[in-house]
Amino acid sequence: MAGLREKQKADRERRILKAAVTKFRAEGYRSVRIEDLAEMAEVSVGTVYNYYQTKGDILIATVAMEVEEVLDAGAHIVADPPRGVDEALLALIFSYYDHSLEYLSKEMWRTAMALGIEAPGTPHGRRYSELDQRLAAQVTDLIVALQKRGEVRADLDARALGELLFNNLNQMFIEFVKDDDMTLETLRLRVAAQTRPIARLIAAIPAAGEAAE
Amino acid sequence: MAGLREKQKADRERRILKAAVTKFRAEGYRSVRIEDLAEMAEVSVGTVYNYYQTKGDILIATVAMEVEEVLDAGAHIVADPPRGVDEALLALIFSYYDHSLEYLSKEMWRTAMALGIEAPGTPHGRRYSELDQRLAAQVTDLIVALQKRGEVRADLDARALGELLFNNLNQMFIEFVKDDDMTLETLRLRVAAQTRPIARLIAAIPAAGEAAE
DNA sequence: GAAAAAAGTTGAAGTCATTCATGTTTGTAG
DNA sequence: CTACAAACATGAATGACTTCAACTTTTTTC
Repeated sequence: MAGLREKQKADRERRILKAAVTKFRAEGYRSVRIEDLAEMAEVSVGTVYNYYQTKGDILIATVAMEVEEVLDAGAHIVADPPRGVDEALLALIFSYYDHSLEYLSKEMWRTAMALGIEAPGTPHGRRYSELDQRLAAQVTDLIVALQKRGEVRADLDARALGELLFNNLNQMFIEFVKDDDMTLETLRLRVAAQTRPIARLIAAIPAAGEAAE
Repeated sequence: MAGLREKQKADRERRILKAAVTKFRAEGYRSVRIEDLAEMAEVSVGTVYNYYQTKGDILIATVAMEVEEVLDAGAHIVADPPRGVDEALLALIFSYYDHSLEYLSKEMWRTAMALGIEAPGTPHGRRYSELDQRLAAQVTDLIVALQKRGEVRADLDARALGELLFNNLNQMFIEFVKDDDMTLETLRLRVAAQTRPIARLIAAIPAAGEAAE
C-alpha cells in the first residue's frame, strides 16, 4: 500500500508546485512556459498535465496556499476582536489586504481571479471558490462574535451581513489589483469609507449626536 | 475628407462586430475562431486585428452594447422609483439581472468578466470598467433620489452606500454566472436577503416592533 | 522469479491566437 | 493622366498551450 509509486507521485507533484511558486513569483505568470516548469521540476511537459489540468490550474494551486495563510491570520482576529464594531471589521479586512501582496504580484492575482471566474469547473478552480466561501464565513463569524458580545444588534442576519461585507471587500480588492498604480493605503481608505457607515448602523448602541432631519 | 476609404473602414468594422455577435451567441465564445469571424465578415485574419487588439476585445465590445441597454432600463427606475427603500433597490437590481441573459450566455459573461480583470489596460477593457462604474453610479443615484423623497436617512454617504450595494450585487452576479445550474430565482432570493436588512437600516423612519436585547 | 497487467511518463504533433513582411488600394501632387 | 506616398489588407509564419499514441516503470499473479 505504501508503494514506491505513491511516493514518486507525491514527489513529482511537490516538485512541480515548487517550481511554479518560484518561477511565477520571480518571472511573472505569463512569461513562464510549461516547458520551463517541467525542466525545473525534472519531468516532461506531458507529466505536468497529469497533475494539473491547465497552466491556470497550477497558478490557482499556488494562490490557494497563500489564501490559507490569510485565513489563519484572520482566525486570530475573530478569536479576540478589538473593541468597537468598525475597529473589529476593519482589523479583519486590513489583515486580509496586508497579507495579500506578500508573495503574489498583482498580475498573479488578476490571472488567478480571472481563472476562478472563467474556469470554475476544474478541481483547483473549485478549491479556489471554496476558499472564497471560507473567507466570507470568517467575516460572518466575526459578526456573530460581536453579537455575542452585545456590540452588534442581535436581530440581524449575520450571514447575509457577512456575505455583503465580504462581497464588498472582495470586489474592492479586484479594483485594487486591476490598477497597478493604486496603493494599499488608497484601498484601505475607500473600504473604510464604505464599511464604517454600516458598522455604525448595525451597532447595538447607536452613538448620540447625529440625527436625521 | 468624406473619402471612400473611411466608408470602407467603417463598413468592415461593422461587419466584424456583427459576425462576432452572431457567432458568439450561436456557437459560444471559445469555439469560435478568429478565422471564422474573418470568413463571415469577408476580411482576412490580419484585418480583424487591425480593428480589435485581441479576441477578447471583440467580446467586450459586444458585451458593452448589452450593458448600455441595461443602463437605459435602469435609468427609468431611477427616474421614478417604487415606494419603499427595499422595493426601490430590488426593482433596480432585478432589472439588471433580468436583462442580463437576454443576449449573452453565462459563458460569454464569464469570459468578459475574466477579461475585464485580466486585461484592464486595453481600450475595450477600460470601456468595460467604465460601464461598471456607471452601473455603480446609477445605484448611488437611486439612493440620492430616495434621500430627496425622505425615505432614506439624509446623513448617510450615498456614494459609499451605492458602491457597497453595487459591489454586492455585482459579486453575486459573478457567483451566478460561475454556476451553470444556478437559476435567476435563486440569485434574486439571495440578493434580496442581503439587501433588505440594509434597506431597513438606512430607512429614514425605522419600523417599530423589533428590538435588540 | 518471470510474465502479464496496471499505472504513469514522454515529447512530438495539433490547434489556435497573434504578428509581420509583403502586396494592394486609395488619395494626392505635378 | 501619371507617378508617388500613405494607409491598409493580407495570410503564411511564429509561439505557446494542450493532447495522445507509444514507451517505461511498478505492481501483481502464478
